[in-house]
Amino acid sequence: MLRGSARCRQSHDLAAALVAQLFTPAGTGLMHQRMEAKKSAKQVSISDIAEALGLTASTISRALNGNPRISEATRERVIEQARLMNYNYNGAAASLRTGKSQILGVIIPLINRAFFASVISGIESVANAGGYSVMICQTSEGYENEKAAVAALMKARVDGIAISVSAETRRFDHYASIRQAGIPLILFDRTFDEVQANQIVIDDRMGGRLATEHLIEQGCRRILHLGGPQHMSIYANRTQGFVDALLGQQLKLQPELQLFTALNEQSGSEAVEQLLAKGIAFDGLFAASDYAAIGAMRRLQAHGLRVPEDVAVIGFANEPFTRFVSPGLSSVDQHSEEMGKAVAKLFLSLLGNEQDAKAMPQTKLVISPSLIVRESSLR
Amino acid sequence: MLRGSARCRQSHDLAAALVAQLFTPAGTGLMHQRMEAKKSAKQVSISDIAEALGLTASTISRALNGNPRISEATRERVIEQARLMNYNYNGAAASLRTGKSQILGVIIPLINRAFFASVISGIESVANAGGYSVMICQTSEGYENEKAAVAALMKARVDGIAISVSAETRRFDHYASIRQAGIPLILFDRTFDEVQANQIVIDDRMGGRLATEHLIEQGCRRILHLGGPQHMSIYANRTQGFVDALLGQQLKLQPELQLFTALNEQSGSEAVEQLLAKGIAFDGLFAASDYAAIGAMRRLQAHGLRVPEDVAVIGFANEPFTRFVSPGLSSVDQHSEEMGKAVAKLFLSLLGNEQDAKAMPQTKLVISPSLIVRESSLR
DNA sequence: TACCTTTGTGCAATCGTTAGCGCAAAAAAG
DNA sequence: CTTTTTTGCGCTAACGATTGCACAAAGGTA
Repeated sequence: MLRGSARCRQSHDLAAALVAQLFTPAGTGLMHQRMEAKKSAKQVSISDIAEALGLTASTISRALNGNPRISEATRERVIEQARLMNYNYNGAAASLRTGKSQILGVIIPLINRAFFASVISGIESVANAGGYSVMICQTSEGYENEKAAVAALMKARVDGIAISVSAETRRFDHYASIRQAGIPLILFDRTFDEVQANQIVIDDRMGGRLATEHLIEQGCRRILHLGGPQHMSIYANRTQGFVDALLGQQLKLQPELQLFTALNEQSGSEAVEQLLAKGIAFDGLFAASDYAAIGAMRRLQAHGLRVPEDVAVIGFANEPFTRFVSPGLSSVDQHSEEMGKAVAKLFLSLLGNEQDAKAMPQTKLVISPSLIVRESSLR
Repeated sequence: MLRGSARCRQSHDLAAALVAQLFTPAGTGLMHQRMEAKKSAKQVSISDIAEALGLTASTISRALNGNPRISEATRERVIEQARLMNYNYNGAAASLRTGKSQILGVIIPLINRAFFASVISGIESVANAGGYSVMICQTSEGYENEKAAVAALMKARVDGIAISVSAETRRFDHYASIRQAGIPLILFDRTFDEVQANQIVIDDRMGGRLATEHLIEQGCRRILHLGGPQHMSIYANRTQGFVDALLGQQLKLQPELQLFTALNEQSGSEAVEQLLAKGIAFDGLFAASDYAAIGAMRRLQAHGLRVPEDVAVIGFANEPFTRFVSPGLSSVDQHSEEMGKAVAKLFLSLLGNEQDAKAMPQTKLVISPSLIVRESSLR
């Protein structure tokens, strides 16, 4: 924590990666004027504006909030004075008074994953347009972190909370305080039906089916499925879609061709290695994650197998890298940005008609995924 | 939006549409209980706890905050009662009273870019550990959005603001309110020396030099440089590093081998096309962005040129996809997660000793990048 | 016994904004 | 020229937590 040294020479943390320099102020303009306040820079309040204008705080408040009972002349004077005095609205005070913070809380496993980053991007854009700010917490897939995140958001008095459940989370009593406070709760992507909350998900089952049917159309008859932890509905559903497709095409389900792993690059690679070692053949591969798919594909190629000629491969999530690899990796797009927008829109509508919100039944919004065919599965 | 095929129904309708993962954890009971409050679920306050215990609010406050003047016996009673009543700390009230919100504000161009997502991840992890929450605003590279973002964070009364400047931003008076409020301001990655603020950047010039020197070592003598908008210091510095390396190795600077573009995939591709059409030859390529590099590399390959044999290619940023493409794309890693952690640590130290903060000189922390050599440049 | 410390808690003001109610002055209606 | 309505603004009491100051009770010292 940059302890002690004003020169920031703390080599024990970032080691040689950090070089400390002294910043030499240069340039011109507003940013360089000396601050006049000698003590703590106190922010101006509406009372300060009121005093300057010979009015009262309530008038200032109403003027700034567009209350029609304030004359246009007064409103303009107020707005001008506020600008002059560099007034900043104090959200904390308003939040205390009104009980609304104009903040949405979002809890995600990892911000550092393309899918979640896109969802947040979508949430943020719509929320901002609606006058809301967004507070982010990441759980790193940990249950305790998720509990802490809920607490942090409750403390900030957010007006709504969206959660994509951490992989580690199996019980949900930490959501109780959210409901108890009467705050809208939306689960997205990683949801659980046992939690009484609005849900926004993609149709993972459909995605699994589309991907598998596509492989079958390409002539695959022995398709390997790399699935994820089955306690998570997204992975269970993708697997179910795989099963649907096989059965729908009168193909037999081969137990040895279904593997459930952590779905990262390494596990995809290892799964392929394992099967090849056992002499189990397959001519298609559907992985419930692009990372597992790329790991598998690279290992297949390392064994001299051609993709897609010998094995057609398709992943899931349409990660950015899928279009850059060669052969281009087919995948299933989750419309992540759209999902984020849908989350924020649902919030706005829930917050818009609060009276109905209680009466309104829990909503489940299902977004259809899209099949993205690239070279890895096209033959 | 939601691509037409999205459907919205209530959960019971969808029971058939989705696989019901029947999961019966211990905690489900709580979530399903009916809310007792008929009107608005009012949150319990410390006064409520005080009343229940026959104490006063000040005692509750002190007990919960670990004030040593409260007896252990009382403190335990208070904590237990708070748990019983499902008390939630009201950050807004405390913020109003103390002037501190325990929130850090972060403004970035695009959350949806691996680099920024990683930085945020780093900020978030360190900030959380220090008891701070993080509020995110993205500007989408827009100046007006950046102004709005600053206003939103000021309104939320964040305790500090970190900004990576939008590409569109050329003037900085919207930062004045931050300084005026006495809030720590940190610029990271995309900084401008005209702004009087702490800075955390990587040594882009060194990165450019390392990349170029590596190409020279590999035998390249005519190196094409795809640079970015030169008004942004990060791109100007990478270009400067390129120049440094050439001059350092007694190579001549060829004006026709320096192109400045938007640095996306398409512009990389077009740049290569343009040069090949003009018959300008080159045996190495340093792009200031991985996206431009991959676009260029694919176009080279489309023309039958081999990478790295005919043209050695290196990018910048070490985007996740660089290790998945083939040939693996060499790049320059920016230690994005570390940068985020450094930002948060600097905040914590600035907020820790507030009295010094004013006296403390602005600091500039420079993180050294690392050269990541993969197949695209190794021959 | 009288006085001085601790120790543990209460009192009351305060932060900035909001909103119900009140009340003049101006405008409209009679 | 009254009476009613409208318009425009002020007064005041919250919202929930914090904190300097006061103070009683318990214990210690002279």
